[in-house]
Amino acid sequence: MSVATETKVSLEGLNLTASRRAVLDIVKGAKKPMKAYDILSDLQQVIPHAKPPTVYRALDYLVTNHLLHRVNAQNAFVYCQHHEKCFHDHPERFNVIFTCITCGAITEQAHHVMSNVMAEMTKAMGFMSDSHILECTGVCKECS
Amino acid sequence: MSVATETKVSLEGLNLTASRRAVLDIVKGAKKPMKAYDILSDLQQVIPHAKPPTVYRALDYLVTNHLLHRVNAQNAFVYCQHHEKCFHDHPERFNVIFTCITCGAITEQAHHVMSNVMAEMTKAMGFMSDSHILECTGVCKECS
DNA sequence: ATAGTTATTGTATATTATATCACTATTAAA
DNA sequence: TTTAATAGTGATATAATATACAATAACTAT
Ligand SMILES: [Zn+2]
Ligand SMILES: [Zn+2]
Ligand SMILES: [Zn+2]
Ligand SMILES: [Zn+2]
Repeated sequence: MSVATETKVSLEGLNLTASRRAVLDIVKGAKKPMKAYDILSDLQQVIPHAKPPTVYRALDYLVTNHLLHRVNAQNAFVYCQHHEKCFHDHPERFNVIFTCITCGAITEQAHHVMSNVMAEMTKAMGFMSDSHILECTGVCKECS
Repeated sequence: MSVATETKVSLEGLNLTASRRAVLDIVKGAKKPMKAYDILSDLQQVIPHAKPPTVYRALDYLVTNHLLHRVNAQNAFVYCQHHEKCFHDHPERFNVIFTCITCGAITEQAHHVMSNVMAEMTKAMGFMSDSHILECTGVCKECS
């Protein structure tokens, strides 16, 4: 069940302008989290007049629409590794993004129990969550 | 064994210099997450020649020694609401920081089940966690 | 067509964080 | 005592990240 091959569902109902599409392709094509100004450099190969706001506006749109995740711990952006599952099958699911502080590798894990635990906590607090991404830094298997 | 468990957290053994102590007091005394340059403004009331590196150095030290948490989603810092409990009673415990996007209120919750779930996940992945703080944004009870 | 609205773009600037180097204090050998 | 290593500080400059605000374009409803 490769996510990468199933692009049709992800793109339904989205207004992917040229800038947004280009930024999405850049981040999706990268194998590491991409920083805004790295994206800008790549984007300027395609859209020479692109400026920082061009990138940030596209990123805002793509994150809001769940095609990308922002990795706060790194000020970076990654393509959602399971966009359909996260938001179609289990809207309340929590994802956890693991970042290796040694090699920078990113792994996105969706976890049912975690989702339930977070649902319990937020319910008990009366807190309406709008962010389903939790971040964990450490050292990955390969680097330890 | 995670990195955090190897870290002794107590006020003993800390080298709280004037700058570090002042920054700690500023963040501890604030009722909201404090940003670096807000801290700088306050710090300059006490140490007029303080500059950005003064603040960032103190923050690095205080975060490393678990007296403060960095809230990545806001580029801000909060006093650890229970640093002894976090690292003495339950070294593997995961804390969750909830941030209200409306009023900015911060709540730090430690949760045993969450801790176990994360321990399972990281064990399965062979991932050595060094950050036990997960962030969740949304709207708090009062604001909803 | 035209006024009102929303969406997008352009320019400039604001905010956040680090690099560097010189200096001081403290401690640990030599 | 001298020397060397470690840790912290002060000051300047600049890098890296992000947004404010004004202008224009596109779209909608009379
Ligand atoms: Zn995802
Ligand atoms: Zn790694
Ligand atoms: Zn804490
Ligand atoms: Zn609130």
